[in-house]
Amino acid sequence: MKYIEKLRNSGLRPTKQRLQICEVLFDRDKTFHFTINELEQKIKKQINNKISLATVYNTVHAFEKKGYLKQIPINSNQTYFDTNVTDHHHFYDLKDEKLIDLENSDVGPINILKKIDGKKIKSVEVLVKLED
Amino acid sequence: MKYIEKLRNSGLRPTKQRLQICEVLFDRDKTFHFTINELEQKIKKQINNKISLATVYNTVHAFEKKGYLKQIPINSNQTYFDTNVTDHHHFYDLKDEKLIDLENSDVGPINILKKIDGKKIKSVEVLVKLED
DNA sequence: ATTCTAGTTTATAATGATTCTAAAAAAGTG
DNA sequence: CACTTTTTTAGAATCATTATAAACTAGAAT
Ligand SMILES: [Mn+2]
Ligand SMILES: [Mn+2]
Ligand SMILES: [Zn+2]
Ligand SMILES: [Zn+2]
Repeated sequence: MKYIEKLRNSGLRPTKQRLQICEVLFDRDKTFHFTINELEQKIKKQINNKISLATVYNTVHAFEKKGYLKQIPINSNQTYFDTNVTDHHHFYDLKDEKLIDLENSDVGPINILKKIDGKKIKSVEVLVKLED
Repeated sequence: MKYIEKLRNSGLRPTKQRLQICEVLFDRDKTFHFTINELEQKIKKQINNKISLATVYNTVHAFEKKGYLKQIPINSNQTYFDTNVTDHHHFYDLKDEKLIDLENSDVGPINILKKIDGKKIKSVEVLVKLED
């Protein structure tokens, strides 16, 4: 299995549950955005094995901490995650409540002119809200 | 009272509670960012009158709908609001969990090159995360 | 293989921000 | 005042997320 090494290298034991979640998250052509509930549904459909909700939460947070997922800053009643961990931005369709990737080339360079003493920039993210 | 007209013009009855919340929110030199709980505390300190939490929620949402407040897209367990309703951006200090305004002039023009059929851009917001 | 230990999974409970409910109070109108 | 509509309120309900603590498992040691 190709994810065993990845997990071991991160100090995470390659358990059956984690490997199955890896498959659901990373064995695909395109990256995607998801909430925990959407992921739970996807797991149910794709895997012949029940994974408890607590484990889904634990795993997503562990993967986020290791940099395999990122959280998208958005106001929603549920937290959105992204399997695309490159620097990029988002459209947020207010009606459909769906996220769409905006690559850096779709936005152009963003230069932050203001500086805050003793702090450094960790990330710069653009959220473009869409309406009809 | 200077907020009576403002409320009437929005189709909101100028109740004692709403006027008091207006004072707390808008009778100041600088705009600010807040969560509902922070606002509740501020109200307690500033006003000699209890306002129920439900009313604080109702009022904040009513003001948001009327464009007197805006919600800041950020991942936190509590929703952040802003009394600065002009187009602007934010630093988010991850350690202090505090927001700092970034004026448009601090960021420069942002040109979104990608278009989505049938959708138009409602807002473009930049979130710059800060670490030590 | 057997034992040991730290790490993991799990069902379930707890938490807490937000929303809902429905009755009482207040605002606006004539 | 009498009447209607809106608003406030305490408390309950909701629901995403986190905590708990017991059972299980992976990896390592014996
Ligand atoms: Mn989280
Ligand atoms: Mn809201
Ligand atoms: Zn994305
Ligand atoms: Zn602001």
